[in-house]
Amino acid sequence: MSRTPHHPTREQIELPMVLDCLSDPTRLAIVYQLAQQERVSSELRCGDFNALSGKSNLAYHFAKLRECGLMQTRIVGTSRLMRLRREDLEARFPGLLDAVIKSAAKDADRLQLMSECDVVEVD
Amino acid sequence: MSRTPHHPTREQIELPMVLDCLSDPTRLAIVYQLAQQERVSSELRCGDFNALSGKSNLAYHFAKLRECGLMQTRIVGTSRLMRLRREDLEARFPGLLDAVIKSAAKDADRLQLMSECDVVEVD
DNA sequence: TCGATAGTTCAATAAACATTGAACATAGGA
DNA sequence: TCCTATGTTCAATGTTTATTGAACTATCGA
Repeated sequence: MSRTPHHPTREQIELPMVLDCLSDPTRLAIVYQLAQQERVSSELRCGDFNALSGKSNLAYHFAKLRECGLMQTRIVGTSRLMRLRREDLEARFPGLLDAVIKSAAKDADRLQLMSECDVVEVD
Repeated sequence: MSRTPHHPTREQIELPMVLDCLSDPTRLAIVYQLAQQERVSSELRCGDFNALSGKSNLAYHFAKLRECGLMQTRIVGTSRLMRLRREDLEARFPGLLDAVIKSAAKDADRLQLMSECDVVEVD
């Protein structure tokens, strides 16, 4: 297990990879939830997404989201804290992330996004 | 060959399908070129994209773009005229298409988009 | 030091995808 | 009516993808 997962630099973020990442319902739900959380803490743990799929499948999607530059992972103890790379994405593709998140919000009932109460805040 | 290709209604357009369609470099180039063309005529023929790939492969991508609701095809003689479903997309996912096209324009050198002069206008 | 917790990695599987060429369908012009 | 131009459809191929469970690694607390 590498100490720090690999992340692309801002300039290495590619549009087709980002769109492909966002096109998967599970990953879109992850990104959406991270965006919702931004108002509160901007970071979530892997376990906060357990309602979406099994652990190993989530790890697969987390890796994809990291590799395409959508999110960043920080290791803290036995947990990994993840956040959206908002600034980098906004610099590379202005308005794109917001447009996707707003579109997802509009279709929240169609997409199997987690409900707000599925995310339990740790005190 | 069916007389009129199938197109989804506005409400049937789904976000993951649209993002998946746009994540393919060939399809992104098609959409980009259609967007560029909008200033002039808003419609292009299949043959105008021959520089991107072979005919049968293009037909495959055209079908995907139609099925996800990104573009509309109109049969005229032996040609098919295609245009972006801008209004429908704007109604379903406000700002999304523009954000993608602007992002593609920013990365025009990385993405193998066709140069303007590859598209030959018919008098 | 032992056990529990949090995630990742690996191998296997089935499904979806992009690409190719050949065959086909349709319409227009000589 | 035949030939050509324009695209689509079909079958075959190899690649990528998502998903699963089992094995593994690392950290924390008792």
